[in-house]
Amino acid sequence: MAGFQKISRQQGPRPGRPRDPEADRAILQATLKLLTDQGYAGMSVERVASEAGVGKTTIYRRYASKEELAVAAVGILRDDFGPPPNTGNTRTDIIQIIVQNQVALEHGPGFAIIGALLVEERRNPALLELFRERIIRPRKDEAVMVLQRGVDRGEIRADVDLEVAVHAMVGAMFARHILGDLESIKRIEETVDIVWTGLATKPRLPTT
Amino acid sequence: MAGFQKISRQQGPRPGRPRDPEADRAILQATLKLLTDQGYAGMSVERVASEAGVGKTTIYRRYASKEELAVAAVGILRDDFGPPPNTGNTRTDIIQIIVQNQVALEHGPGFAIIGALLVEERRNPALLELFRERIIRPRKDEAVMVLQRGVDRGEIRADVDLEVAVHAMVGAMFARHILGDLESIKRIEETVDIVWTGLATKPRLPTT
Amino acid sequence: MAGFQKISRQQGPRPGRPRDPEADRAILQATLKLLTDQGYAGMSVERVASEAGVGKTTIYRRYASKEELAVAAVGILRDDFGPPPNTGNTRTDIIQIIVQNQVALEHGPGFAIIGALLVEERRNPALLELFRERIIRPRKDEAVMVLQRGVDRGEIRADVDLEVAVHAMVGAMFARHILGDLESIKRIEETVDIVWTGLATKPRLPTT
Amino acid sequence: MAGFQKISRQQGPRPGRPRDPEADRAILQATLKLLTDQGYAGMSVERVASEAGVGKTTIYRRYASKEELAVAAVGILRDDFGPPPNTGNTRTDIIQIIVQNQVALEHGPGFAIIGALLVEERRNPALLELFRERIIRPRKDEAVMVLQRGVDRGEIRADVDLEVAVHAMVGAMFARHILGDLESIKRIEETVDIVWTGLATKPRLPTT
DNA sequence: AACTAATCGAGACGGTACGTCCTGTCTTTGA
DNA sequence: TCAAAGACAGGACGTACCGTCTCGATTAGTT
Repeated sequence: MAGFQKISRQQGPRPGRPRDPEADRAILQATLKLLTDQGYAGMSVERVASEAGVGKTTIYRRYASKEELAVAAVGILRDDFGPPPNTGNTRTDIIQIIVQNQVALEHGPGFAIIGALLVEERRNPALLELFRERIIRPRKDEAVMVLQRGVDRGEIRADVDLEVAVHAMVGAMFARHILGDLESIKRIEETVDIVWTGLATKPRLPTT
Repeated sequence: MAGFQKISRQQGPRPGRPRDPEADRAILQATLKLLTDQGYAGMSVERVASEAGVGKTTIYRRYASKEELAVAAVGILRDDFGPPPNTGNTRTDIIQIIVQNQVALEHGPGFAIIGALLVEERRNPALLELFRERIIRPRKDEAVMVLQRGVDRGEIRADVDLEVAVHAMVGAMFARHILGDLESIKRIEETVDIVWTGLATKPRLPTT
Repeated sequence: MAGFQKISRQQGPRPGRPRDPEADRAILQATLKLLTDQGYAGMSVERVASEAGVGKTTIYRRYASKEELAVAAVGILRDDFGPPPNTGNTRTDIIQIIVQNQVALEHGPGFAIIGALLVEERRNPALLELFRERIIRPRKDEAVMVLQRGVDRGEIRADVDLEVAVHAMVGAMFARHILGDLESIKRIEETVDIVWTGLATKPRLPTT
Repeated sequence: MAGFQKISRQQGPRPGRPRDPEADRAILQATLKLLTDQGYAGMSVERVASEAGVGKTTIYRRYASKEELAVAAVGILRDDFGPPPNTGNTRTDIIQIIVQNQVALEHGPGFAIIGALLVEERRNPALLELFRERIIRPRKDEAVMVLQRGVDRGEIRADVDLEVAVHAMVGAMFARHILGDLESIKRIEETVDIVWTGLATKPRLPTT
């Protein structure tokens, strides 16, 4: 999985002509464009090559398959995100994170990529795993961390599984997409509020 | 969308040779088998035809595309479900529904199909819509109905959006699959309990 | 080697759509054109397909490889030849045959094809053998037959190996091509005359 | 055509690192091996490089193309030949030459190379010409020279074109290879005898 | 000893073609 | 009219070479 070697620490320059970083960039860019415009099924390695002004070899030298290429392309989206929000208000923070992710997913090839990975899951589970590691899990960790701050501040009970809470809040967004139900900031807030009640140390007031 | 005409309403026997119902069966069966064994990407209409001992034409006369075929195949799974549970205990009922769906999804081609539909979403949104209508929405409606019974019994507040509650509970399951996080009955119960607190008319007792 | 099935004797019409004879024709024609214009190395199956207005599959359904396609294409040249000459004069007949072959080889892809087959000989000897059977051997047999008539007429000795005589006469033509030596009718006649002396029943007069 | 500069006439040692003669050797050796084992089509510059433990650059610095490399590799075979035979008997000498060539061609990549050059003839005629100059023509000249000695001795008529005679004798060998007809010393002798009759000053005795 | 220049192995590059596979359509014969 | 068989156009896949290029490291002669 050459495309993903992270920090090749302390490994003197390998022999041979180094890879062209410009090609790296052009490939991922073209992939992302096609992915966004045409969806995963409509994107082809051949088109990516031609659009990026690059030989097919140059792509396959970096990524072993179309799937892997797509994953890598989505991977670069991550960097657009700033640091996790920290307004001092846990509820505000968690809403902001979810909205952020929702926006990224909805505008962009996010769902299409996830779809492709689910399709390939049986044949090539490593790809989905890779995507999790690189893209999804870091986000989840952010969300959990924000909730953890809530625990530290005494806003959130210490005896609940924060992961499960994140599953519910983030999953609601997935569910709405798959169900075709309307998504909106309001609904995200409603979702958070419902879950929040289950997390909060102070019971909400009984309905009058 | 030939595969889905359920009730050919009152249309005297059409001329010509009638369709072979055995073929219908064999096609869906073979599709389901390949879908389950190889995943969506590994299933091909050609293989289905040969496995079912049927001409490709016979498939395409019934389903307009590979996607539609897959959707129809998944559709037959639905019938395995009995009527929605009604134990008198809303919490028990909703847990049972979610577990039921979780099991069906995890041991079948469910996620692979959903993936394929997400992949195709941009080019062919009708398919995802079809799947929603036929498979997903009925289940959601069941869940909402169960919660509505809770409202009627006074267990659940009347001012919350029950759909949002369902999103959170069902979505958590999706989220765990996509995140690769462990799924279990225990976690499903935890999820329901957290959400339940947000729905219940009686506040939970403050932590001692 | 589907392209070469000869007489499928008495085999009731096979099921399924029959092969398009127009495609057969267009493929071989396009192949021959590219072969002649660009040589064997410059011809590509992809170009043949596009030039013939045909899918690549349609070609590969008939011929297992580029080589086989080329052989088949050259095969259709054979039909341009009329019956072997029979002027009553054996020497005239044999000259005519050789000239005929020389012309066909020199203005067509003949040498390029033979070259390709020699190149492939070690990996795929069947192809060269196929070419021999279909194209070369029939011609040799014609030449031998003409000489045999000479034997019958008493012009040619009965104790010489006529095949060897044909090798020498035809081979001289090959040799000149490979050596890059000038070829001409005059040289063909000289070749035949030299060999002829070795074949003739009547010794040539000693040089004065 | 760097590979063939024989005499770098009087050009004081060029600056820079001199070429490694060991590389020269290893390249041609590996080429010859692959050529013999796999045929021309099965040989690739990449494999030669790796087999010779040499960079591709090092090959392309010496030879401009795969074809040229192959030609050069075959060229080194030539040196295995001793001086042309001179037994005093012209017929014996010429047979020996032809047998020698036949053996060299049949065991070795000779025909495959000739094939490759015929394939490339239209696009790159210079290569075939190079091969003629370097490999084929010298041999033909040897054969003609041997026959010329026969003329000088009065064994062979002075009014025949000796080249044509060589074409016939050598060509018969080519013809047998291409036709797939059995080759043997006996047949070579028969060939020479037939041609010899056409060349000889003394007519052969009429058949009894 | 520093400089210049060509060589070396390694391997990336754009490009082209290969042969395979699949999709969705079309065209046969037979029921 | 439907069925089974299978041919059809089209297009993408991933592989293999070709001939070129760019690296850092040698290895000479020249200053």
